[in-house]
Formats: sequence, structure tokens, C-alpha cells
Amino acid sequence: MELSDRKKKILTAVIERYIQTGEPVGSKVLCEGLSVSSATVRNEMSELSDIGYLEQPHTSAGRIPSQKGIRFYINNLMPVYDISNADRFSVQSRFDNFDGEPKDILADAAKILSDITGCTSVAITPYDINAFIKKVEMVPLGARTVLIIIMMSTGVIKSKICRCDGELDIKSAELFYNIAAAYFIGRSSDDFNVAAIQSLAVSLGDKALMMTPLLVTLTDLAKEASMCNIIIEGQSKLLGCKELESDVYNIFEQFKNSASIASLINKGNEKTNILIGRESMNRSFENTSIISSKYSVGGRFVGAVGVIGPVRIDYSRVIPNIINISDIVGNVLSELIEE
Amino acid sequence: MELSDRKKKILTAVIERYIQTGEPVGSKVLCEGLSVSSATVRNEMSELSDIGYLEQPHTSAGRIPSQKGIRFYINNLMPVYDISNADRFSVQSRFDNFDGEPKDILADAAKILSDITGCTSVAITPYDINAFIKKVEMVPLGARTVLIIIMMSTGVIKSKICRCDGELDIKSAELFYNIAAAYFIGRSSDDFNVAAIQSLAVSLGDKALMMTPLLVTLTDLAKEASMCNIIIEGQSKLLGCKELESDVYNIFEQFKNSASIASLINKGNEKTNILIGRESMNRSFENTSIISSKYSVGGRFVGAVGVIGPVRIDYSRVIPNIINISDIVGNVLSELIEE
DNA sequence: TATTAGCACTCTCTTTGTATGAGTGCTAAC
DNA sequence: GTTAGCACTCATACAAAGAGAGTGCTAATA
Repeated sequence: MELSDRKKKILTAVIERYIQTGEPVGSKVLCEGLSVSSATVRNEMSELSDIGYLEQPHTSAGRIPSQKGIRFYINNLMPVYDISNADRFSVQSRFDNFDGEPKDILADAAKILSDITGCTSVAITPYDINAFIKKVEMVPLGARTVLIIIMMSTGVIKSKICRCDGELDIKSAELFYNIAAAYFIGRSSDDFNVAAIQSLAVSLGDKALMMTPLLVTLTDLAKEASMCNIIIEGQSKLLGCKELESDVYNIFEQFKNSASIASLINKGNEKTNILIGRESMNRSFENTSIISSKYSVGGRFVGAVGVIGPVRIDYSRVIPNIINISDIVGNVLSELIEE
Repeated sequence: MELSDRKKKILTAVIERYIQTGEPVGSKVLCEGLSVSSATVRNEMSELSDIGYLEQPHTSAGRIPSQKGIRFYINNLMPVYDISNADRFSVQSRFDNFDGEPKDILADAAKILSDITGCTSVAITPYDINAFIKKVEMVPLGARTVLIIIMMSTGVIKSKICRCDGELDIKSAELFYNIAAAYFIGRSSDDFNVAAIQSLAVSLGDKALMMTPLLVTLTDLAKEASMCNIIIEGQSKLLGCKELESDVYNIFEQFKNSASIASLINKGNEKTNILIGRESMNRSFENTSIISSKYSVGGRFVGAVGVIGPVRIDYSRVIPNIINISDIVGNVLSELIEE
């Protein structure tokens, strides 16, 4: 079902105009740019409607692109712009000399992305199924209070306070570090469970009481540090979208479900992923498009950044910006891990 | 301008019914509970309108309370319920054996508060103008990467990654701890500024290059740990409010301005604070009520929790719940500091 | 055969008019 | 001081009419 050049031109014009204005597009305004009469345009549009690329809100309105039409446009018609070097450097410069944890980098990336695109943005902290614990540290903060710190191979750092039943002496601290080195470092959080920790604790004899809270906290930390976090920025941007008015409550509710959002942003194996409306298979997002781009650390995709906006989002402008930021995030994170 | 008992009864009835239904209240429904005719009620309501306690959306509608009327109700008429012991213990139990940092406690408190009240909730992490640095720690994470940890007298803990120009040896680490003990611990973040840190760094001679990033990071951390953070939970609850429909975008924008929200929640010197609509002196919140209660640590108010909802919020139910949670937060935080 | 002008048709949107009903304010009687 | 009665006001719902935008179809044209 190959489209004629003229049909492609008309479909492109309808979509680009609709994205710009949000209004249905009539045959009259289109014929100007095509040097054919409005009747010809009407005939063509009628056929584009027949194959499901355009639809009519009602008989006497112009045409708006269907989600299927937009999909065709993105796959076949959309001009591929790249962002200017100026824009690229301007974003890059905001990450120069970055000092911080992965989640700070992604929070910044989400903020920048939301500013640039005018959309709600989402970022996922690095998640790697092969992630393992790289380092465990413990810092006493009070007589019975210690801060346990964990660093993952992904660069994720987490810390948590732990309160002990008694005072922590040097012997106990040494024991803790030995256990961490023997049972935790180099392992992934899937490798140990509550039962394993308990049997480990029991084997410690009179030190069990002292060690148990520390080991439980460490186990919790490993779990938390292995989970991916999602960061959402610019939620209020969705409130301005008229076509999302009835969805916005449900969308905000969905935002609380990190796993669901993460799976939408992280979908597929390709670097860049575009979900148009119902393609997300999620009722709350049936009128939104979700555009995301994965970032890689050490040659593996470990997370993604993206935006959520109305279906009539400016794809050709937004997509290269998302890719650019995901590349930068990947680079910054990679440098972070190397050290 | 003392109101007659009957006027008080009528004002109370109008307000409580309006809070429940959101609809204007007519004279007919009111006369049933008062054993007078609707005409009498009308006369009384007319006078209550004259003094500005009630208003009419339009001639043939019933009356709704004005913000002034609600203020009078809260100050003089509202029954003061207390929450049941069952409710109190149920909330208390969610904080038993709490392991975590202050901000985790407040995040939990905000979540619980939002669940209980059905409103958007806000919590402020402890802020104390007299706060000082209690402890500084440093943990090496990589050859050139260290994590610097700071603990404030308020119990706030913050950590930040710092990248050094060279490898950190034991001598440098010792020097860092010495400087921290001499210049940072026991001081507040206001006591040092960039200039002071720079002159300090210069005085270190050949160690300056090594120490500067560490000291800059430490200074940043002290600043961050001294600032109060605000936590907002259940934002989407505002989307359900019809009377806030036109304000919700502006409200969400305001939520990004931590200082503005903090000042609203932390207003005044009383433990409990109620801002009805325009009393907040903030256009975005002219149709919302903000109810908050300060929590104290060591006998001083250092933060607050509260809710933001429509002016027709169920004050008599919400207020005691907020107070209860603020008390619990104060207790949990106080225990945390003691250690 | 592809294109186009012309025209009837459809449907939304806005305006106007009318009826309904809830609730009020006022007046005169109790 | 209280109340019954009634005229009045205003929002809301609904129907009818006109304007406007855009279409689909048909017949003429290149």
C-alpha cells in the first residue's frame, strides 16, 4: 500500500499543521501550498481517511491525523533534524564538571529536558540486571547509630541509618566489614534473601544480636540500590494540554507507579522509542505520546530519559533533543563509573 | 457585634452543610433542624449576609459561607473534636521502630497525612536557625572519589560525592578531619563563606590543591543541610477539586517554589496555623485553605506538617489529625537527636 | 483519465427565546 | 418576633434558527 508522492505531501502537511495548531485541517488551506484545487485535495484526503491515516471529528470539520497516520509519518515522512551544535554544547556545558550521584545527574537531565521540550519529562536511574555491590562502608554517627553506605557497580550510591542494640566497638565493625567482603561485595541483591541473612546471623553466635540490624539494613540497601528510581519533572506542563484534560488525573495517579512508568520509558531494545497514544497499551496514556531514549554505560543500555506529552507533540524537534540528552547522560555516567 | 445564638446555629449549619455538599444552602433545608419557619431563617441569613459572613452566588441560589464567615466559625463555633485513641495509636504504630533520616520521617508523615485527609499534604524538614554541624565524615569510594557526610544538630544527614584532583592519602584525610574539627564542627553554615574557605585553603600551602574541592563540597553540604526541604505528597488530590480547577496550574507552579510554600506552612508562632483563602496573601491559594501544625524538637518549633485543600475542607476532622501527626513527628525526631 | 468548478448537504457553534424551578425579599397578618 | 403568601430574580435546560466551515458528489474540462 504505497502512497503517491502527493498523498505523502498532503499527509505530512495535515500532520505538521495539526501539531502546530491543534485544529482540524481543511482542504482549502492545504491546496495553497500544493498548487492543486481544494477538490483534488479533498479526494486525496478522502482516500487517506479510507486507509485510516486521517479522521474527521465530524462531517463538516477538517481532518486530523489518526494515531496510525502519525505512526506512518514518523516512520516514513518525518524530516530528521539534528540539533544545532550550539544547542548541543549549551546542554553539554550544564554537565561539565558534574559532581554528584547518578540520581542527581538524571534529575538535572529531566529538568533540562522538561525546560527544552515544554513537556513533562521522565528519567530512570541506572538499572542493570548484572549490577553488583562494589563497596560497602559504615560510618558511626552516634553511640548506637551508624550510617551504612553502599555503592553499586552502576555507580548508584545509597545510605541508610541503622540503630544497633548496643554500642558498636571496633571488633564488631571489623566483623561487619569481613562479612560484607565475604557475602555481599561482588554479589547482586538477588543473591541473598532474608533466610540467608538470618542463617548467617545465627552462625555468628554471641555477635548475632549486634550484627543482625546491620546486615538487615545492608540487605535493604542492596535491594533499594538495585531498583531503578524514576524521576518526573514538569508535571504541571500536562495541565496546560486541553486534549489531556480528562486524562490528567489518571496520568498523575500512574506517576505514583514507578514500575509502570519505567516499563513505558524503557520499552523495547532500540535506543529510541516512541509510543503514540494507544501503542502504550495503557488507558491513562491513550492520548499521550511517550518518547524516550536509552542511555548506555559501558556499552549496555541501563536507563532512559524521555518525555510525555500530547499525541500532537512536535516530534521532529523533541526527538533529537531527547537523544542528545540521553547521550550526554550516558557519557557523564560512564566517566563516573570509570573511577 | 455579638451574634445571637440562633444566628450562630444557622451560620454553623450553613457552613457544615456547605463543607459536606459543596452546594449553596437554602433556607428550606435549614428550618427543619431549627423548628422555625424558612422565612425566619431567611431573615437571619439576610443579616448574616449583611455583616459579610454569608454570600450568594446569585439571587435565587442559597447561601454559601464567605471566607470571613469560615474564619468566624473556626474561631468561635467549630466543635473541637479530638481523634480517637484507636486512630492515634494506628498512626503512632507506623512510626514505631523508625529507622531513617529526618526527611524519611517527614516523607512518611506527609504520605499518611495525605491518605487520612484526602488532601495534598506538605511537610518541612527540620530547620533551626541555631543548627550547627555535629559530625563530619569522609568515605573513600574510588581512587579519586570520596563521599563526604555531614550530620547537623537537627539530625539532618546529607552526603555528597567529591572528586579530587589527586589520590587521597592518609595524610590528606587526617588533615581534612583536623580542618573539619577546627573550622566546621560546632559552627552553623552562616559562619563560613566562600572567601573564608578560600583563605583557609590558601593557608594550606601545597595541600591546597588537594583540599579545596573537599572543603568546597563540605561547605555546600553544610548549606544544603541547613536549608529546609519541603515534601509534597498527593498533589493529584487537588485535581479532583472542582472549585480549584482554574487555580490548579498556578498552585502546581507554586509547589516548585519551596521557600514560598515553606513560609505558608510555617507561618506565625502558634503551633497550629490555619490560612483561609485570601489570608495566605497569595493569589494562587485564594481558593484554598492551608492548615498546618508545627512540630518541636528539644522544645523548639523546627518544622511543620500541613495540608492544602479547598476552602470547604473538613476542618474539624482534619485539624486534630494534623496536630496528632505533628506531635508524633516531633517525638520521633527528638528520640533521633538524643542518641 | 486526472483535475476542477459548482453546489447541495451535513454538522458544529452561537444566538435567541421560552419554560422550569429553586430560592429569595417583602408585606401583611398573627 | 414570627410566619404565610406571593411576586420577583436568576440559573439551567431545552428547542429553534441562522451562520459558517468543510465535505462529497456530479458534471464539465484539459
